[in-house]
This record gives sequence, C-alpha cells and structure tokens, in this order.
Amino acid sequence: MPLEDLEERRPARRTKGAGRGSDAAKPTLRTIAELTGLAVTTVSRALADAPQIALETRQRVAQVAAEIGYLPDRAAQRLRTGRTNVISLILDPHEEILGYATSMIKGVTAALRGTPYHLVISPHFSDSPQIEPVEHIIRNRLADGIIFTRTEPMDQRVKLLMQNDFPFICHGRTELATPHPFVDYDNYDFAYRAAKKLIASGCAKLTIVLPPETFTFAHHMRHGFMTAVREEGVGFEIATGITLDSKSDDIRRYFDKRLSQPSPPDGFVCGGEVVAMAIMAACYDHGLLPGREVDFVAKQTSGLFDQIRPRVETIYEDLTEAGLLMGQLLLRRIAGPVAVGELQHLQRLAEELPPSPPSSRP
Amino acid sequence: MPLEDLEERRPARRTKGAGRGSDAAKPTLRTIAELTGLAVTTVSRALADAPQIALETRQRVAQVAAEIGYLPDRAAQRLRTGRTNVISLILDPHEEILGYATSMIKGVTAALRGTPYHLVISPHFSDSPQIEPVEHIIRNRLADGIIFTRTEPMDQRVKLLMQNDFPFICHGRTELATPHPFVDYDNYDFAYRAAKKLIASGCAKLTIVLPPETFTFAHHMRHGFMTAVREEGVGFEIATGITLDSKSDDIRRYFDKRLSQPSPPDGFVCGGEVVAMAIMAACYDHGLLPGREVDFVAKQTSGLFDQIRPRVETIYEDLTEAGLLMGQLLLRRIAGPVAVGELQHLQRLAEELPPSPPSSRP
DNA sequence: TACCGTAGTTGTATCGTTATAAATTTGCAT
DNA sequence: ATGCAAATTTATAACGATACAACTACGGTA
Repeated sequence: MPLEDLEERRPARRTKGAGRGSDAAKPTLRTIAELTGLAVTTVSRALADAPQIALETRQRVAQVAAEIGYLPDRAAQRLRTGRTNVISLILDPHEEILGYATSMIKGVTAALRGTPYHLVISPHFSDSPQIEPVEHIIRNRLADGIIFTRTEPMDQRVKLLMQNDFPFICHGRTELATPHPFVDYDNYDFAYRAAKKLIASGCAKLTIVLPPETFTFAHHMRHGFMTAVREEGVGFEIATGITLDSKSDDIRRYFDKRLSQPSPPDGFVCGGEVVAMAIMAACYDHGLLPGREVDFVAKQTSGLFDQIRPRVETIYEDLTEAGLLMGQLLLRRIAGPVAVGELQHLQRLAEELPPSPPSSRP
Repeated sequence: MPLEDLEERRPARRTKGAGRGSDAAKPTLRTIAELTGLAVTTVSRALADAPQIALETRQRVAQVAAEIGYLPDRAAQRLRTGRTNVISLILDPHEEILGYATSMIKGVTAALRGTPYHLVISPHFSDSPQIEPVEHIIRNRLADGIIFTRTEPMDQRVKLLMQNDFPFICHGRTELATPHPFVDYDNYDFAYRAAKKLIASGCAKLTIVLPPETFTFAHHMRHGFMTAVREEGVGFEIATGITLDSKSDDIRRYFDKRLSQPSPPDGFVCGGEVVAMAIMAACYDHGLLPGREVDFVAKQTSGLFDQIRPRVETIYEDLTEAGLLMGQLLLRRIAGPVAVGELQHLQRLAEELPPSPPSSRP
C-alpha cells in the first residue's frame, strides 16, 4: 500500500491564473496526476488507452478525468504532435449558390460529430488565386485535412495536395491521370435524364445553362445533354454568355431576350434552383406556362423547390449527403493510408426516380 | 563588432523532421534568430512591434522573416498566450433556413479578412441543450469570441457569457435588464410596414406566420403586426401550430386547409422566403393570384426572390451586412473593453423603401 | 544466489512562442 | 575617468501535452 498518501494533495503553486470567470483553475493532466498520485506521463497514456497501462489505473484515471471534467488542451496537443484536429472547408464566400454551402456544412458537421475534429471555414476570395488557401494550409500545417469544391479538370489544388501527400477530398472530379479522392454527383446522368424527360414530354427544342467551363462538371453536364439530344435527334441550343453562376437577373434577361427571338426553346434543363426560377420568370413574363407551352426539369438541392408553382419536375442532388460522405472519407484517410479507390464516391440517381419530393423520403 | 560571427549558421540538429513534402523545414523564430544573430526573444519582440526594439533591428528582422516566409506557429502562440485566434460561430445545422447561414458566414468571413482570426463553425445540435457549446467554448478556451443567433428573451447564453466577461455578440436581442452586445434587424418595423402595405393594397384580413415563440424577434414581429392592424382596425389572424421554422410542406398544408374554410385571409405577411413560397403555393392551388385575390409582403434575404412570379412585394434584410457587423464589433470587443453601447446595432429600413430589388443597389 | 524478461510506471526533453526579470550596452553629465 | 539612467538585448522559465528512454517490481529460470 502506498505510504506517501499524505495530504500533499493541494496544488503546489496556485498564485498564477486565479481564474477570472470561474473559480476553479482549468484542469490539466497535472491536476489528474496530483489527484491520483500518478505521474503526468502515466495519466496521458492512460487517457490515450495505451496498451501498457494497467486496466485498474486506466479506469481510475478515466473516472477522475470525468469527475473534474478534464479536456485536453488542444493547443498543447497540437504543438506537441503536429496534429491540428482541424478540417478545413475551403469556400468562396461569393458563391451565391443558394444553400450549396449550408447543405454541405451540415453534412460535414454531422460527419465530424463525436470526433475531436473542428470544422474551420477557410475563405477563398475570388480576387486571389485559387491555390492560395491550399498552399497556406499545407505550408503552415493549419489543418489535418482539406475539403474543397468546384473541381477543375487539371485542378492545381489536387496536384499540390497529392504531391504533398496531404489528406483531402474534393467535390467533383478532375481529368488527371492519377486517381484521387473525391465525391461527385453524376451530372452526366442528370443532364441526360433531364433532356430525355423533356423530349418525352414533347419538347421540340431543348436548352441548357451550363456551369462555368472551368469546372469539370460543366463538361459532364454538356456531355449528358448532348448525348440525349443526339440520340433523339431533337433541336437544341446551349445558352452562351451566362452560366449557372451568373446573377439570376442576368439569366432572366438573357431568356427574356431569347424568347422574343425566332424559334425559341421550349424545354429547359436547369442545373439549379436559381437558374430554374430565373428562366421560369422569363417564361412567365412571356405568357409561357410550364406544363403547357414550355417544360422544365430542374436540379433540386433544397426542400424549397417543392413549393414552386406551377410544379416542375425535379431531380434531387443531396448535398448534405455529399458533405457527410466527404467528412467520413476524409477522416478515414487521415486515420491512415487507404486505397484511393475507397475514397471515391459517385452519387447516382435511383434507376427510376419516384415523382414524390425528396422531403417525403424515409 | 561581433567577433563570434562565424560560420556557425548551419542548424544545430537537423536529423528530426526531415520534411516529408517540402524540402525546407518550417521556419521558426529560431531560424530567424540564427540568420540575424539575434536572440529568439529579440526576434519575437521585434515582430510584435514591441517598443523597446531598435528600429534598425526591427526592420532587419522583418525583412528576414519576409524572405524566408516565416509565419508564427498558431499552436505555440495559443499555448503560450491563451489566445486562440478563433471566432466561433454557433449554428444549428438543422436550421433549414435557406441561405441564412451562408449569408452570415459570408459577412463574418469578410470581417475577419486580413486579421489573424479564423472562423470555426461550432455546431449546436438541436438534441442537446442550447447552452452546451457556449459552456464548452468558455470552459476550454476554444475561442476568443462567440457569435450566435436566434436570441431568446431570457437567453441563458447571454447570461453565461456576461458572467464570464467573455467576448460575444448575438444576432437578436434579449429582454434582460443588463445591456449586451447585439446586432439585430428591426422586425417590429418589418411587420408593421408589411401589414400597412397590405392594408393599403385593400386587404380585408391579414395573417402572419411567426417565428417560434422562444425567440425574441417573434415578439417584435407580433407586436409590429398587431400595432398595424389595430391602428387600421382591419381583420387579422395569427397562424397557429406552424412557425417560420416549420417545414415548407407543413406550412403549405396549413394554408391549404385554411383557405378552404370560411373567411380566409387575403393578405400575408411572410417573414422569409420559405414561408412565402409555401403560402403562394397554397394560394395557387386554390386559384388565388397575388395582386388580385390575395397580396403578399415577404422578407427577402437573398437575391433569389427577385425572380418570383407573379411578383410580390419584398422588404430586404441584409444578413451579410449583419454578419459583417457582428464580426467587426466582436473584434473591437476582443481588442479591449468597449462601452456596450458601441456594440449594439439595429438594422433599420430606409424611411421609404424603393420598389427596386436589393440587387440593384449601388 | 545471480540473472533475466516483462508489465507497469516514471523522468526528461521537447514542440514554438512569449512574459518576466536580468544583463548588457550606450549616452552623457559629472 | 566615473557614475548612472536610458536604451537595447538576452537568459530563463513557463504554457500543457506527448515521444522516448529509462527505471522499478516481480516472478521465473539457470
């Protein structure tokens, strides 16, 4: 039995941080060490569930830690281990794309729940090079993993991250030879099916607004659209001068003009809510009604669109699910080397889409 | 002149972190100290623009630091100083409120640009008590300042933060006796003006969907609405069983039912885009057209609503501006004690609102 | 009896920075 | 020359955690 179990318990030097708000000083490993009579090192290893610590000791430490509400100091851990416990989500705060960021943040947040990881939003301002925040994070070890979106075919960020063997995952694919982790939505399939649906509804001339050409998924969408219209031999055109990123008012004006010209389109593939509403507004102003003179198929990423009238057909992209997946895959990658194939996920549509809105899913 | 200015420059021990990705080891204060022949302490103080360092020294250090791309290690700074350089934005990831978070993040991000502060999203899951993330952050010094939203009249978070003298700012006001920092939108005025507009349009019976009663701004909205309808002696009712947080489909169904009953409302004050679209859908399904049988005034927080057809009148709330303000005020508070009055801001409408959409502002 | 292996624990150094106090140099009047 | 304050610079000790090597018991073995 330990003999020196005296009343030496009270903290040695306590003059310092006299606790401004709360009265009790913040508990550290030292606190637990003093309470249990163990060495700081032992406490550290016990909490880390290291194998060489006796079960009894481990339990006692765990109990004391829980009692005094011990939580490790992140700064100290980070300084010592080099791990940051941070996941960086790089976002362009100028993306006005409705709910895009929100849904994704929601998903990533859910994936991080219960882990020691924090979500840090790292802004990428459009007036500075895209690669900059990535360089910054790698160079200064500001995060353990990076998530970014709007991937490009020859994406520099992917290259840099791969070179540095830095854990990351991106939303969208590249056309690089080397495989890399990603989560993507099958925009080829989206555009293909959307076009087919419009043709089946009897549209004579389809049109589509594409994302900016710099993004890989613009190619996918174009390809899916083109394949469908060629297979069916139906008329088509691709909107020029505007993209899915354009201001909604610019999109509306574009179609306002186009609908006044000869042989206007009567079937619209809309890659997002914003573009759909803008085109619908233009049609409305020309007296063209969805379901009668014109038809729409729109990609839906939020619940809002269920309330649009007249109803238009939608195809759902679950961005929250994408965020969740990205979080999970990234954590797996951070935990240790994983085959790249395990870190790739393509969100596909169900073979036959039910007409019910996504909010009524089980 | 220093005599020991020999070729001792080369790093003493370099066997350790042999730099996996990049070849050069991460520069630290030590690196600069060795390059300049100064002590680490001096370098630290020189970079901190401390007053007791000779101008020449300060400039030399600054130059070397810039040359080798030195950036201070956040973990070490944090451990030593207790400052985290983190601003926590507490968000409930289940808030489906469209663009709410996005706009605000955008604003806060802009405010933090160029400062050493990071934006960390701290989720508050609705299945755990609201106060929890705040307690957690205070207890473990996880941030230097906190931003949260959806303030309540007797908000526990405000109380706790005030008790601990912890820098914070919230979106919305309390009804607490002690003044505290906040940024709020004048929802009284919004509801008042919205109701007045509807009455001026000839509506005979107004209705409003309020936020959940727990939030202070629900009272403000109710009060503004009630004042207007009482002043004018017009018929009114307040939707029960649904709130601005309800699912859009629930809101639509509520009004679908209500419009089938006797003496339905014909003027709608809509506190957000979601509720507006849901009610418009219900009206549409009953053959009631905005501008003819029914009228709307909706609060607009994103550009999307400009494209709604038929057009409805909107009143703009600038959430990005709110986020920007909150960031700026919080930084000022963190920098040092400020009179609370300096940290309070109420966003008001212009006296007479132009009918043009907000996107066309200068 | 001396020696060894192993489970369990501990001491020491260290991550990069800054607060504090001490040391050094400088300038200038005595 | 000498002293003394002001102007600079430096040494030392933390902040709290963990990697690493070393130490202590203890039972078993030669």
